[in-house]
Amino acid sequence: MALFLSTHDNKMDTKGRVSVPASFRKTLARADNGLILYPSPDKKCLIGCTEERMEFIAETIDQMDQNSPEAAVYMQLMASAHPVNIDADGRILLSTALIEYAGLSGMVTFTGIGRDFQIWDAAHYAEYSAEIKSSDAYKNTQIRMSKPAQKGGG
Amino acid sequence: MALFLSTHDNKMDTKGRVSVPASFRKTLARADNGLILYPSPDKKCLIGCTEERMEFIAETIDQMDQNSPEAAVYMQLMASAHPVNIDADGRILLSTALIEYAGLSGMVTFTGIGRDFQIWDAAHYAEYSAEIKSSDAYKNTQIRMSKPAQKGGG
DNA sequence: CAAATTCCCATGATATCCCATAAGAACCCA
DNA sequence: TGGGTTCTTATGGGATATCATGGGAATTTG
Repeated sequence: MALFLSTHDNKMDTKGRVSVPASFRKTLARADNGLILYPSPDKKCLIGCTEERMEFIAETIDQMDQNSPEAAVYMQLMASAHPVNIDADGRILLSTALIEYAGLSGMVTFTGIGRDFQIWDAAHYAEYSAEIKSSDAYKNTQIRMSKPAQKGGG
Repeated sequence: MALFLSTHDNKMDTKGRVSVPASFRKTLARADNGLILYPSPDKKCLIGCTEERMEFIAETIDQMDQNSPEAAVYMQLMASAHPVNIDADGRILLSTALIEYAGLSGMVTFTGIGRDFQIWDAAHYAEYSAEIKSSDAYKNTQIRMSKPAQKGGG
């Protein structure tokens, strides 16, 4: 499975360690094994992605005007990215900066959203997902094999 | 990791020494171990990069019209570059010229932006990054592995 | 010789590794 | 289908290694 799917609740211990769900570890192993965490720019959670993705951003920056405001935004993203080690027991250590940003305490929710996954405080996530699930947009969701409208260049 | 990522605050001592974050040292080791610092042309900070990258800029100059204003700019960059030594404890010694340019005092922020990193006075950087993080452009950042619109193609 | 810089060592804090345990999931065989 | 066995996971705690930083000795430089 090359995608991050499903939702898992794991406990963060007093040292700030949490187990990465085994299925996510398998997904990472299929890529380059490198895991990056960064604060979501618009939600109170962390985003986990592969190193590959950071390489892509670096290339994007290379092709931009280095002094432009757009470049500054991407640079900020790199600056707030934390490469994290997965230890022999499958755990990561969350820095206090990341813990504070996402308001993590005790139980933590890992939620796979395809190419990336998110890390939430469990209580926070419960609220957030309940809200979305109750929306009309969610209830009307239909999956089609043809691509939606248009996003960028593709 | 071949990229400079994440942000670290380290203390500059009375001798002008600062520890280079361990992860940045590892990135440098992956290249040729050579570290170059130069004043950012447009921001009140220093830029750190690998010697490799300077070589790349030199090649860029080679391919330009040597008498063009653009070439002069790149040449100025080379002229203001300082190769710095990393000692056995992982520290560098900042010259007074560099310290003054970036207004460094006490705590210093190293911030990885991919191929390069920046060195800021910690207080200054806090302001700068807060500004960017509060921008709409940052909050709306979306990373797609497929290239957005045009930007260069490839 | 004076000032600056490099080298060396000590120390506390933090991160990493290693092992133990318990619960759950998958497996096997009757 | 049931019951027992083995693997895998998640989690706790302790030992070890790494890192940032302070201070002093030795060395260079002008």
